[in-house]
Amino acid sequence: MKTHTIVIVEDHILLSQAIASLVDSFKDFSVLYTCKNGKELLTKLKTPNNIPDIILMDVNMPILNGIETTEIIKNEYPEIKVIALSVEENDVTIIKMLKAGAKGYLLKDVEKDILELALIETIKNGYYHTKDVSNILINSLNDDDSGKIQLKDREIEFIIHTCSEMTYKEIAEKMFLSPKTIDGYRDNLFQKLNVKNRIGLVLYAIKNGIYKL
Amino acid sequence: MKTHTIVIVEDHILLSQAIASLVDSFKDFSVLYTCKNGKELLTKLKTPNNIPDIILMDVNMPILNGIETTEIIKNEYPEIKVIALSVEENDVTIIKMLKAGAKGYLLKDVEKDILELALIETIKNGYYHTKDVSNILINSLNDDDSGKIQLKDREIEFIIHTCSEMTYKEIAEKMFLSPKTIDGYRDNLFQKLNVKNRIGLVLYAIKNGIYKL
DNA sequence: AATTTAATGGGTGTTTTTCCCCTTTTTTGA
DNA sequence: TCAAAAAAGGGGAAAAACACCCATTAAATT
Repeated sequence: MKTHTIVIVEDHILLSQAIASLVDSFKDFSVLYTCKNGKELLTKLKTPNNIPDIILMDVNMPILNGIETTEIIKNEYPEIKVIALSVEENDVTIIKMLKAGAKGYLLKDVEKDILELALIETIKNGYYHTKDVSNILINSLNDDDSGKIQLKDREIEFIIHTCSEMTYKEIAEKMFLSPKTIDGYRDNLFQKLNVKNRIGLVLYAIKNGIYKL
Repeated sequence: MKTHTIVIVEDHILLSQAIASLVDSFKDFSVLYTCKNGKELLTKLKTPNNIPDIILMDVNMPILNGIETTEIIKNEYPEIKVIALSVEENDVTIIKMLKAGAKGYLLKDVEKDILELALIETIKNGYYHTKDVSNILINSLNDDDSGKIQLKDREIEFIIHTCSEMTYKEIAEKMFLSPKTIDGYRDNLFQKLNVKNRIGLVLYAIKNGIYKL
């Protein structure tokens, strides 16, 4: 049986190397190389013979994150299968990643045997999902506010400023809008996101990666 | 040369196993066993022949976190050397961990060679520190609000409620205190933590693990 | 061309938050 | 045990946040 090649994209070097060591210990898989972020990966892929069978991709990375990178891979290298690897159990993130074209989504607290199984199944069937992730997906489909909340750029900008300990007056100045418009943004978002006050906005923003700590 | 034994304490199983695979590939080290949290570790340590030379300890874990666990290890098994392993670059966390008795603090984005070096040096000298962490420590010593911020239980309770989208009136009722006392808590904390408003409290709480999303 | 929808902003009021200065009670430590 | 410090509570006022109303304009739909 031939050996399949894996590329690992993960910004924490130690984890990257640790997972590489693990993958290399699997019977039919070997690590081709590792990258620290999406940008580095795209550069490497341009070189011939650098195309792996599977990419293990972290979701949260600087420079070019897993979602954006996967999107690009799907379009430019559709034959490569991407498996997301993340601590994020967040519904929205998982859905985004799968929409972007990931063939699987592994939470970082799975066993190594599951990782090996995921690699094997992905080679064989083209995809693999754990029960955990499947359940999250099913729940989120029944859930009102999972996929469909779509914030506008201007609203996101407003939220980020709110998270930065600014008053609405200050935000209005920064965004070149009347305080009254900001009032409207706030009222709107409170309703749309179902929160009670600014704190709720901040929590939402952090949970959904809109505002980074 | 004899082989030194390592125990890994890390809640994300895959990472735990991946790091184990890495450590086992080092010349003079082998993994004795792995644990998912501090509680599990303390149970295992009670069995004879389960005492490792070094414990690689994650800082953020459920049940019994790295700081508390390290504190206990220091008192009960002072001969075991604990090296903290974390993504947290947060000054306060690092200082807490070192105060608790950790002999080293590795950020999760170090190279595997550094991990091996840290293990070797810790066996040889009893401690190891990367330049990164040393710099953070030096900076934090010159910094006013690094190590000395010590929140009282009641203050932490107040902050958690603030993070829960409650008004101060509601918090006062919940904590059986006068709204005016809550006023005092707030004023105090704003000054102590150097924030401008409730949002600042929320950010501080999330950054420092006081409030979990 | 007519209608809807989205973005902007105004008016007016209530509630909450924030700030500053103060007293009383309880706890702590020397 | 006595003084100091910390915790709890208070008054009053200004600022900010929140709620709900509605008007205008521009853009998108139909």
